[in-house]
Amino acid sequence: MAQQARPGRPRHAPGSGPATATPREQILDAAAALFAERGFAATTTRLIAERVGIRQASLYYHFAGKDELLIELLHTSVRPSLEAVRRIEALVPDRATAAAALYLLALIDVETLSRTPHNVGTLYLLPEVQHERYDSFRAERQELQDAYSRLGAQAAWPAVRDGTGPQRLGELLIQLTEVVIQIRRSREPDNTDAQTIAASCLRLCGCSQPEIDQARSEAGDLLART
Amino acid sequence: MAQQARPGRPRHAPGSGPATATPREQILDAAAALFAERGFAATTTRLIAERVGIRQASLYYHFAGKDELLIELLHTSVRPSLEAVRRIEALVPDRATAAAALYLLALIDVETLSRTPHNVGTLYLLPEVQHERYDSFRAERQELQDAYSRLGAQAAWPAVRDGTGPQRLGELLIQLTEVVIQIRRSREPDNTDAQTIAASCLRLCGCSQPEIDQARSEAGDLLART
DNA sequence: ATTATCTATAGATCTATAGATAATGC
DNA sequence: ATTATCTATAGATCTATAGATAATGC
Repeated sequence: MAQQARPGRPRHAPGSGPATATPREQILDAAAALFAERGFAATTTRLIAERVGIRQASLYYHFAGKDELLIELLHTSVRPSLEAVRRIEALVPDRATAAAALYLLALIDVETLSRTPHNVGTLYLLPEVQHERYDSFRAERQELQDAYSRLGAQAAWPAVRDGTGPQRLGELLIQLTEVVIQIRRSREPDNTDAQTIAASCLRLCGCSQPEIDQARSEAGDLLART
Repeated sequence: MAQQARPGRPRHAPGSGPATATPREQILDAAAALFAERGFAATTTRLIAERVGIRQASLYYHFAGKDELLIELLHTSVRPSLEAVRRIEALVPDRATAAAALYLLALIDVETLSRTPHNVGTLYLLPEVQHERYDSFRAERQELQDAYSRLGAQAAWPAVRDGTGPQRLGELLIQLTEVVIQIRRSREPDNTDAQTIAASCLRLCGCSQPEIDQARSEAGDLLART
């Protein structure tokens, strides 16, 4: 109910709850919501501060500027999927289980994107992110796309793999999983969405329904082993 | 070489060419490039004017404000695909040719997006477009997505259609074609991209390779009939 | 003493309007 | 007279810095 007894001058508008999160986290959360809703340039530091309940200038005690907020948010939005892909690829060297691995990657990726606060996955769509200032984020995302390429190329029927090409296949697969970002703009993804999207990834690779069913069940085993 | 003899005070920085486009078109083109590159809020009216070669205030002779520029650009970015879908659906009432119709729609949509100046398709990804001010554009895009739903549901194997559901299928298909927007951010789409993406749409519906090959050839016939 | 906030503000924008001006066209 | 531009500017921001202040913690 009352505020934590923490050092520092009190805020002019103290929050009602016990303020569990650190100020940094509160600021990042407010910025995420606003960036996703109105974009980067249209979100003023004043707006972020208001939502947190502090004065505009107080942001600069925690962050050097708006850019730093976006950079940090972008990284938190890919990092979980990137860690998942590393775990999965470590487990799956053989072609036999590539379909299951791709299914699992898509599943985890979609579920991660479904659960991010404020649909933070939208942030990589911001035009500002094309700027070289955000190169390191784009490199991480490229790493994820490359994993889709590799797993896709292994899981795909040869005719599909050769017709589509590994790079394009990776582009298509990551694009497919990111449909959940668009879905969240109009409705809450339910628990069938992730399954459907993961299955669609395999279908795109040319897998038949029985192969997809098998991959889904193998993906469960794989998940247990990570 | 010299400017057209047109009424009005001369520009302070007259273009070099014969200025074939109208001032409105020149402004829209500059705005499209800047909105796609830096986003809406980060693009100032001064920047647009500079690119055109006029003073910032002169924009307001042609447009009431920035909003109006974006609205007009958004409409020109869906309208061609929407017109294509109306022509295609008028031709294709029967289930037999649904796969070919879907292939053709995807093909036309991808090629349209490939050729828009300055990758204007990116504009619908701008966060600002979620605002109700742009409702009428979003309604047009929804119309296009509904067409993907209908054709997808007709073209898909029953197991896929029932497992995925027509709405989600539409979301997935339109998302898949829009991969070309992302591709254009890193490379120039070549003429195999459209074919590959259209084929991927059918694969997503569960079509086999022979069915896809047939749909491609039928799509050529359909196109001739529009 | 340290920490986290606050107030105040400089300097740099940005949008949109008002009114002047330099062409063409009748 | 009409058209398409220009110059000038009001009014409203917005970011980031400087320096003060009100807590806790030793």
